[in-house]
Amino acid sequence: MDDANEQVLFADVALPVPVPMLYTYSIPAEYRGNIKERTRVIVQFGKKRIVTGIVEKVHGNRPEIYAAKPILEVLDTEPIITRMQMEVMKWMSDYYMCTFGEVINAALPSGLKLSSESRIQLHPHNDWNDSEYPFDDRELLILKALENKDSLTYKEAAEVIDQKSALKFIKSLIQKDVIIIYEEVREKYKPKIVKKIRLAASYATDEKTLQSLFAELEKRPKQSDILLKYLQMVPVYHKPERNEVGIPKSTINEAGLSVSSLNTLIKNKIFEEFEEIISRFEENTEVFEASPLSEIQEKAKQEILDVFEEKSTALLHGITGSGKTEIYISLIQEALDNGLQVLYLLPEIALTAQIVNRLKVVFGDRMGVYHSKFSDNERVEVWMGLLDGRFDFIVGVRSAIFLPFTGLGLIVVDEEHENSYKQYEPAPRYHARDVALFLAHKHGGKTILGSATPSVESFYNAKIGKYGLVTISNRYGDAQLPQMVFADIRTEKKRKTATGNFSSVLIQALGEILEKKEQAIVFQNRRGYSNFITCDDCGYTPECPRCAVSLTYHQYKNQLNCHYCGHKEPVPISCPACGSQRIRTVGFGTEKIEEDLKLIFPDAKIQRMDLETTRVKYAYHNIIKDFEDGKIDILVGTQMVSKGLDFDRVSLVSVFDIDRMIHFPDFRSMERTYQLTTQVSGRAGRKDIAGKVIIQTGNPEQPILKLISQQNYSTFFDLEMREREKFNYPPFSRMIKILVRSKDKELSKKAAEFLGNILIEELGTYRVLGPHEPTINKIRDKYLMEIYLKIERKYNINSVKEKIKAAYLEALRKKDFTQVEFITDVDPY
DNA sequence: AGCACGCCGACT
DNA sequence: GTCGGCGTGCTC
Repeated sequence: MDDANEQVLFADVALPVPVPMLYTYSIPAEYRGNIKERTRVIVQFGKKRIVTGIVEKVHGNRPEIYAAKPILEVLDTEPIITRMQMEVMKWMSDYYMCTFGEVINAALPSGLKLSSESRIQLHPHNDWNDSEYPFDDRELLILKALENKDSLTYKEAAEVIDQKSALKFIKSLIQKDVIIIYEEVREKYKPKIVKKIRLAASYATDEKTLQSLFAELEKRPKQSDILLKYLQMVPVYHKPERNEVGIPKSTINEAGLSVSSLNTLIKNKIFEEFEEIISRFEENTEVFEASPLSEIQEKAKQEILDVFEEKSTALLHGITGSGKTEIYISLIQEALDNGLQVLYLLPEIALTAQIVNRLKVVFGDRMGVYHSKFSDNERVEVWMGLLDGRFDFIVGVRSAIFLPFTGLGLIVVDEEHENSYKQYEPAPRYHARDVALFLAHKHGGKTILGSATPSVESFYNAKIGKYGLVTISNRYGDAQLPQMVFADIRTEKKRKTATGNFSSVLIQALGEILEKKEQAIVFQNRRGYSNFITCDDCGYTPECPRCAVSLTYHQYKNQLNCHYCGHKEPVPISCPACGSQRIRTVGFGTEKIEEDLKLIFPDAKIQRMDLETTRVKYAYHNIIKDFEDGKIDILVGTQMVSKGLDFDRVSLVSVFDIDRMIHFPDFRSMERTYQLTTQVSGRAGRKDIAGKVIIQTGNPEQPILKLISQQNYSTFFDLEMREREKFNYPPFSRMIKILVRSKDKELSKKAAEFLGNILIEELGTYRVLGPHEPTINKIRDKYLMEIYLKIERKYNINSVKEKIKAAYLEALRKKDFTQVEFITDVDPY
């Protein structure tokens, strides 16, 4: 049966599903020779699902134990994924212990994916009326529906024939070649088209005809106005070639000229109308030169280049406001000039208009922006733009590491210590900084990690010489460091000098700011701040029905929310437990701080900035703008206010409650506290204004506070390293977190115990922490248990991963544990 | 992850 | 007698 022609018949396809292997599909004759590796295909997976997969390998080995299903559609003629990307994604699935499909799922913007929402349409070339095949009633119903409606989703097709699933008929119709799977992808990726006008070629080339044209239009003033306007915008006399480009048709309307007159001109073939595909990103033809570097910046840049002579990674440790961005710009420029691609990674929250605009001004249209808040079209456009060479510089968040780079010369990881680089849910649970290092290595490129407060891991790597360390210690423009004050809130409360949770020190300082017409930022860490409500009589506090947390009180909606699963419920009027009306709010969130401040300073303009107030598109931008414009006196906010924003008139910053941060039960809590307070403090005092930082604490004697007030990273680092070494925490070890999850609390415990015992036996007690029940032990109705593994550096981490996998298999072999999920988080944050 | 197959309780 | 609950096992 197999003849020589059938040598290439099969494709191994990676599917965006969490199954650990590739699946082999047959290549239908019509596609033979047309299916390339790393292109997308549509296949049936299981009985019902139609998914987009990536062809990983084309070969001629017919599978022996099963019949391969055919590939249904081919979406690309050329690979949309590079060979390098495949390798990086494979590395990711190994390193982060997830399936290749999960990596693909995270990598492809959904505009490049296709799911059961897929649509079908009539075959554009084969008319079903001429088909040689017979159709049954239901097939006919679908075909007729398609004649009326252009395209149908699978669901709609099922409704048409009044069945649960139409797949059987769709499949048959596809086989009969009368319908095709509608390429939703191409539909989704609609280029933006603009209608333009230009003079008809005969008028544009010749000055004389143009003169006679004016004469001709003399009696039609509206038309000659249009012509005049056009000539004003396009100097056809001097630059006839400019006529080719034309002007957008909309400019005529915008200039208050008659559109119908223009249409007449078009009808009379004096003007012609045409369409042009424009980039979704604003055209920015003006390209500015980067501002020259200061002596200090120039020196730092040279040091980075020196590091790159022998190492591939440089850690740029420059305090806030030391002008790191200019150094990046200069190095990016050089890499681009050498014909290399550049990736600039930013943490999610810092992707403000400020930095993107600054880069856009310098790099213009060659720069693509990749951000989760952007629409799918825009993300697909960046992906494709990178493949076809339209972009060679990408600014983006975490997921930008998945883009199809072909020759990366430089990666900048700005604010390298930021934990938003780590993806926690869902898999792949990757750290973009670490993937960036691997990515750069693969491309033979260089990486700059930049931060004012480097992560302990990165600084350690610099200390042991793995990275080169470059330090800038002067603040750009010689701005002064702020003065730091610790306000003892506990003593103030005892002596009754505090107003609620505001120390007299803070209130007085805020009063002075308002008087001097300066600005202040009040920072309250989001973590664990939650406002909740409680009954004064019985102490009842509403909890989430699905998670083991109290519900957060949101005044503006008069609602109780769960931060873990999104559950919402109205605020009860009386206590659900005892019926009492005496319900009050507890806790200090940004909302409460804002409200209290408004009572204390009724005339001040106070604005809150947190997840709630910035959820709407551009809200973030608007608040920042208002603050810059002086329309806000006091900005109350979460972490958001601490990142990369430079305001000239801010002279006071307050950390409202540092103790919560310090006592967060996590080995990184000191590091985080140090980083956050340093970042926040950096907002205080620029140029000529000397800043002040007020930190409210219940215990001003805590050692970490001394370190913070010294603002000396090395001292902090040395001390923190001693702590880490004592308990064998990273960077002395690698950590792997195992989360055990199931609907049954006891089952979770038993499974975790079982797994823990295997791991203890395999790795030794001192490498296994737990199993523990986490503080929040239930999320979305599933009970959690966790096990941490601490593996010293010299131990073979791959063997550990194998042992973990083996332990999972052993656990899953037990009947009781089949309903239990095991989640692995490598290098948890 | 889905989705179907399969085996046990409350209903026309 | 059936509809439907969700346990479990497979998907080329």
